Amino acid sequence: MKLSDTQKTFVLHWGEKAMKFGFNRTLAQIHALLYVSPEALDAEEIAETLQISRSNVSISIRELQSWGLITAAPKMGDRKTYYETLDSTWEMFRLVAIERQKRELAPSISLLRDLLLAGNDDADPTQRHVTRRLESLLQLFEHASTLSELLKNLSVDQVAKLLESNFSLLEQAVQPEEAAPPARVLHPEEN
Amino acid sequence: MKLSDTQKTFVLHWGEKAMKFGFNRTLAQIHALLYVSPEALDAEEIAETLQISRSNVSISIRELQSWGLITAAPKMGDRKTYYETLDSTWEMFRLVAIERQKRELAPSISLLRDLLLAGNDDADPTQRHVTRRLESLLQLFEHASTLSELLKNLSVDQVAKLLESNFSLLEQAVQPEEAAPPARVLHPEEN
DNA sequence: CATTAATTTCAGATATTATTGAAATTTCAA
DNA sequence: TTGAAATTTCAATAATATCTGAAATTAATG
Repeated sequence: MKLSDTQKTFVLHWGEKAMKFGFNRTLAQIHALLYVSPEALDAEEIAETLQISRSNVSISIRELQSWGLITAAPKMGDRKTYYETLDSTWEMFRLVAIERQKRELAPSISLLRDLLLAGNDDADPTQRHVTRRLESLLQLFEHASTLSELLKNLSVDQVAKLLESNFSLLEQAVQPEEAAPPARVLHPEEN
Repeated sequence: MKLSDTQKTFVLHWGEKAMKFGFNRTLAQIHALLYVSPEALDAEEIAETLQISRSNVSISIRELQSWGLITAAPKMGDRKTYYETLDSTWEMFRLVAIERQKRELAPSISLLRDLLLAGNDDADPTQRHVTRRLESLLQLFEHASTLSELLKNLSVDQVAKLLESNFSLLEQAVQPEEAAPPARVLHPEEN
C-alpha cells in the first residue's frame, strides 16, 4: 500500500507516541496504519507497507487483538485474513483503559492489600509510616479502579456525551458554592 | 538504608509497574524508595540501597524533579542534598497527568492540526477518509486536553472530593432518566 | 488426501535503551 | 582562595526489548 505523506507522518508519530505510554512502536504503527487505511489490510500488505517482517506483523496483530483494538474482517473468496481497526476513538480509549485496569491496576491493588495485611507491626515507626503511605496509594488505585468499572458500563454515546459536555459537571461538582447554573439537559440516545 | 521486606517488594513492584507506562524502571524505584522512606535520603544512600551507580541516581533524580515528583530537602549543617517525595498520591497523579498533557498530548494535537490543514484534497476519497479519522482522534485529544486543563486548576482537596464521591456525579450525568438520588454530601477535610 | 497458501513459532541477531565509571565541574567550609 | 566533598556529565558498556528468517503448523483448495 502506498501511503500519502499525511498517512506516513501519522503512522510514524503514532508509533513514537505509543512508546511513551509503554506500547511497542511497531504495534502502534500497525494500529495507526489500519486506522488511516480506507480498506482492511492483510498481514502481508502491512508488512510491506511498514517494511517489517511478516512474523513481526503476526505477533503484533495477536497483541492488538488481545486489546480488542483490531478485528479480523474476512473477505468472501479470499483465504487471507484482513484486519481493520475500530472506528470510534472513544471506544478505543475505553478498551485500553479497561484492559490496563485488568492487566496493571488490579494486580497492584492485590499486592498492596497483601503487603498491608502482612505488615501490621504497630510497634515499628518505620512500618507505620510505610503502612500509612501504602494505604494512601491503595486508596488512589481503588478510586481509579472504580472509575474503570464505571467506564466499562458506559456506552460510546454516553462517553461521547460526557466528553462533549467538556466536563462541566465536574466543574460544578468541585465548585458547589457558586450559584448553580441551570442543569444541563442531556439527550440519551441508544446506539 | 536497610529495607524491610514490605519496602523491598513495593520498590521492585513499583519499578516494574512504571515501566508498563513508559517510565524508566530505576527512576520509579527511586521514587518508590523515597515514598516508603520515613526520612529524606541523599543520593549516596539511594545508590547503596538500590545497588545502582551514583551517576544513575543523579540522572534519575533530575528527571524526577522535572516531573515535580520529588523535591530537595536540605538539612542544616549538611552539604549533601536530601530528597523526599510528595506525600499526596492525588497530587502525584495530578502532576503526572498535567506533565503528560504538556509533553505528549499537546504536540500530538499540534501535529494533527497541521496534518488536517495541509491535507484538504476533497477529490481524493482516501484523503477524505484519513481526514475524517484524524479529525475524530483530534477531537478525543482535545477533550483529554480540556480535562487536563480542568485538573490543573483543581486543588488536592477538590480532586479528593471527586474521587471520594466515587464519581457518582458522572453516573448521574449519563443516566439522567433515573430518579435522582439525594445529592451526596461531600466532607472536605484537611490532612 | 495431497498440495499450496497463510499463518505462527521461536532461537538467534539486531537495535534500542539504560547504566556505569572515570573525569569534569560545582559547591562550600575553612 | 584552596581543597575536599558532592554532584554532574558523557563516552563506553551492559542490559533489555524488539525484530527477523527459517522451520513448523494450520487451514483451505481441488
